[in-house]
Amino acid sequence: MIHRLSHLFLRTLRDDPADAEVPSHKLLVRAGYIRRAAPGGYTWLPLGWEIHRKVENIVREEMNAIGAQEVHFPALLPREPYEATNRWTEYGPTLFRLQDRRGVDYLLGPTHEEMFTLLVKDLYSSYKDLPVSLYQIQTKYRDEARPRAGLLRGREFTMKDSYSFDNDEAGLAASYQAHRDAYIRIFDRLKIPYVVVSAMSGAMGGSQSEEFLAECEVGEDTFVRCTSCDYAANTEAVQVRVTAVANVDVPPALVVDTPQTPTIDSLVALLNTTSHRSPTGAAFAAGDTLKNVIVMVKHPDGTSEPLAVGVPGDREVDMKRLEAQLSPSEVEPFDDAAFAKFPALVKGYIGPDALGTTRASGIRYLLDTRVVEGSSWVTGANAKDQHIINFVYGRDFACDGSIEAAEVRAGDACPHCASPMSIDRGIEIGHVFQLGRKYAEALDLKVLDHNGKQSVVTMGSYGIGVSRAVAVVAETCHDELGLCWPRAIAPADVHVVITGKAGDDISVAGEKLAQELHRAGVTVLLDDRIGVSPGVKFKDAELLGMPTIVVVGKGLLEGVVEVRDRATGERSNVAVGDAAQHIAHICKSGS
RNA sequence: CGGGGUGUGGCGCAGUUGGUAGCGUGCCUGGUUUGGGACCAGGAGGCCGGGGGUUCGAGUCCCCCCACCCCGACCA
Repeated sequence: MIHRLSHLFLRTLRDDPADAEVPSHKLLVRAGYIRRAAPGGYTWLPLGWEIHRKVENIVREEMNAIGAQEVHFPALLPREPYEATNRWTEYGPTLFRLQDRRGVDYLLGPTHEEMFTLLVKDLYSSYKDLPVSLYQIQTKYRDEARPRAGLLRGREFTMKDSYSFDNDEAGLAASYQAHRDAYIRIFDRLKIPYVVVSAMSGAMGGSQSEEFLAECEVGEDTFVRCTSCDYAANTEAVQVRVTAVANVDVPPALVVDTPQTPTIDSLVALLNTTSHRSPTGAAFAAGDTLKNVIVMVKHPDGTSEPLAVGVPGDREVDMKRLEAQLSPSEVEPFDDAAFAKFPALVKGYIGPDALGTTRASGIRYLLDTRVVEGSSWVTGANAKDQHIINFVYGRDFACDGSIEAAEVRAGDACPHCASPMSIDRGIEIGHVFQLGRKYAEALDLKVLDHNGKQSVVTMGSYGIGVSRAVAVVAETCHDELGLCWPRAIAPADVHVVITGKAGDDISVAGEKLAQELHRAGVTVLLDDRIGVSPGVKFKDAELLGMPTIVVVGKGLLEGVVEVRDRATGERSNVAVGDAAQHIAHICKSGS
């Protein structure tokens, strides 16, 4: 294949588009790969679509290699299946809903668990038919509140979603592992630097779940990673390592006057001016205080209820972590109007004695897992300007349960080996999880087992953001000059720049070389534009980012062409006669 | 949904106390150029985001919408 720049539907831009912030967005638009068409929707131009197709095909090859079979559903789906799993409600405003001319409800598929489940139910009915894995590469729709960063978070995007169907847990584990291994091969081939992290299963339900995160500053996910073992997890899913309490005799709880101390800092400062000390005899620190935060939990059915969460005073409540565990319910701030309805709550001095379903406020009270049985705290006394010290969890107060709510920080102990962990940002490019029987039960997907009895099928669900992967490659593989596509997905192997005029020796040699490369099975992007200065052609070649750039120009006088590696910048001169073979060799060897 | 910002030829921007719109780039024509976004000359291209108001007169002032970007909230 030879793409000719003289005819290619392409316009590169000299300046970054003003509405783009992240490098991938700026460069993909500047280099003429995509154009914005709608909020969160992009048009793929010829070279961009070529990349998209190549990513799709890598995904396809690896999915086929594990025996998964490709199907294709409509994006326009009926309401009923999503009603059966309650996702019509649970998905909330993110679901694109529409009606036909008769007023019947439809949706644009955000993901297709229900449809795949029903398809298997439609055709299969025996344990002998399983296992089976099916997938599709499909346009997905999500009414994002705020699409951002170009292709990274759109309202319409391409996703490969696959689903495994097994008779039992062992089968599911094997299907899960096969997908996980396939994903590793896919992202390796795409040359994306990634980390596999433990994840929450979120609104999808299910148990075992891991995310593939591309390490990237502009990522929206935060994950922790152990500095010595291989533990890595999304911060939402971190299981905090709980340390036992030192066995200290704690004096009886004592109410102390603490005027003008609505904040943790002011409280600690004031206490340390008194004769009171913590049970260990040390001065009080923020981490000795127990902060009780009230939030409003909004359920998918529209009802809401207050919830109190107790966390160590030196840490904030991480709303994302909290919400991940209350999913699909949502968490909202507890405003003054809500406070007014609970006279038992003294703002700034809320303490455990007022919290709990059987206490004065009647508000459910959960303690962060860092608050362990037997630990002693400074906390609110439910009266203005008063706190309680030496208040021991288990001895002096109780709660309705525990929850992971406090923020996770760099340096926190790894739950596996207790070494310090680091925190980084990443972009979710893949997600594998064991759904279990949630969807099969909701939609009644059963097969006859070898005893002739009905058995509910167990499922796995696996996704890769294809369009997002294109953006992630651009994000992780560019420099100040432009993009650098890995050979596996570059729109062409070689960008041949002809610096001469139409019909001169240089132009003729360039055309000849392009043809030879084409015959050798190398894909070529040929800059055969007439009257365009060499500088412009070089800039465009660097911006567009083919892995190899070949310059046919003044070197021809010495009988050579220049071969450049886009990523490393290495240049070498090659005799014209050997050029095609030499370049073909570079392309085939994958360098 | 809250906070901040921006809307002016394809793209990037300027536009003063209100006087009927300009620069760069890109595009077209002709010519000179050809190894790092060349030069000269001549062109085409604008409902100044939309609506209402004030005014003799609005890109500019006032009000209301809308869109986009960023932060937060949200997020297979």
